[in-house]
Amino acid sequence: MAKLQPADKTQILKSSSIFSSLNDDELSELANLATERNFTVNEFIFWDGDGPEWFNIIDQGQVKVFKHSSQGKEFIIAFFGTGEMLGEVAIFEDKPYPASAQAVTETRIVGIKRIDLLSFLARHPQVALKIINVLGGRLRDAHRRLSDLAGERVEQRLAGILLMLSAKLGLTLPFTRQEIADMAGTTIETAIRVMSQLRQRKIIRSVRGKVIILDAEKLRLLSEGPPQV
Amino acid sequence: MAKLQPADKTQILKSSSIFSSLNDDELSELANLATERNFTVNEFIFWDGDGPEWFNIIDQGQVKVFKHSSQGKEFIIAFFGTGEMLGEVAIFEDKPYPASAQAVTETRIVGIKRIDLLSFLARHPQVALKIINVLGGRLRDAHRRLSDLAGERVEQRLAGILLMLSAKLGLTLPFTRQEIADMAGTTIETAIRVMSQLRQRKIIRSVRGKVIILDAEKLRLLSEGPPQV
DNA sequence: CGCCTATTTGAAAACCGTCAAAGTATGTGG
DNA sequence: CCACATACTTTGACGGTTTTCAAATAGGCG
Repeated sequence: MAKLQPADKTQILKSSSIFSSLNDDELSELANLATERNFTVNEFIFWDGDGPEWFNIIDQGQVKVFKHSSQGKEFIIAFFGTGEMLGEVAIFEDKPYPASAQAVTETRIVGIKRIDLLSFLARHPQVALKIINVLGGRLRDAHRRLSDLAGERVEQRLAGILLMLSAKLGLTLPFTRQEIADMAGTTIETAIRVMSQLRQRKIIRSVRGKVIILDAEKLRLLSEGPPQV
Repeated sequence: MAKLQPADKTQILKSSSIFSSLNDDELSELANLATERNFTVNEFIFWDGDGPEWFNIIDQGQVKVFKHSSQGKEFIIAFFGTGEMLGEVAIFEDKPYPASAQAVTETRIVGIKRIDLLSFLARHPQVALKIINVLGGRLRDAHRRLSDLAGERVEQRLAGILLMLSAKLGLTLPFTRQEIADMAGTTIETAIRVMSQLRQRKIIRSVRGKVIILDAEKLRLLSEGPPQV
């Protein structure tokens, strides 16, 4: 992957909705603070417990953010892609990263040092408001997933996860069964059993490493109401 | 509960850490935008699905924020008390409240209209940064709880909940078994069974409507490691 | 083709939820 | 002050969902 010229960092930042309110001068000021970093497949971007250092915007690639329970079970908090911010919780609290982040594909990231970002935000409240907006959305998601995990069965949780992913990525979801299980908070075997039924009911289609949604409406019914009888 | 004078609203706002960076002039500007509202026990402050209207700071009292799963099971997202903000997710995203909020005790709240707050934040980036900070903390909590719900057993989840509450409120926790169960994502019966064992092991003490932590260290061991054998 | 990883199925057991019933504190009205 | 209503707590038994352990099948890549 070729190195980017400084001018390109401006473009990368501009393409993120967080910085869309900035003019060209402000963008290049920020770009001067930014560092490009590249990661290969499966490389870690940060580890749970690391000290906070970089605020990141993903330029290209996909990143998996996850946590391990005390039992060692992996829980996937989110996948992030182009234009999304990464590692923000640690930065704004000045505490260690609460989760790990790993590149799923070749990934190019633009990083800004904690101090530089904070000082920039203090001078650009529109950007701060945009970040508040994104954080609010992530908090909303997290609360919905909490309620789901606590109150729904695996079938309904899986349906909800597939819908959420579909809203972001379309009808073809590039995830293994293991990854989907780790997002739904279940095991791969249970996830497979449930999804096999969905396949038999023509609700999804199954390809190695992928899930293709055939009938989003039925998925929605499943995720919202109990099958009842 | 007596009505407050306008001057008092300044004091209320000042006591919240979110507005601690403001000087007296700025505080009274904000106080002029603020409306005092009072709620009696069990009164709803907002409902899941309501349109976003108020950004709230709690002056006195305690508020329960919760969501119902499709099965009707209640999940308690958080309890908030004096000085904490409430309803912020809906405000910053301009979407319906994603949960309901109910006064647990007599509660006095200072509310600021969405538009007024946003315009104030655009002129006071320090406050915006503070809010980012609080949102970051809440997101961190939510992610930890997600990972716990997905990967830990009820005993460990309960231990974790009790520790989290204890960090905020001290060793005496004013919650019923039902409320604790609703925070841990389990049923009251299971919560009671687990807590009965904790009581027999002298880790907690039991009073009607309260839980008293006797041995936080053992709780920590429980929450972090599996009992193993 | 052979290896590695992903997917699938089966059987048994653990954990937890559900249903039922009884016991115990708190407050209220007579 | 007692009797009653109400809400919270507790215990038992049962069953269902989900995890765990084990093993087999299948797809992709060198």
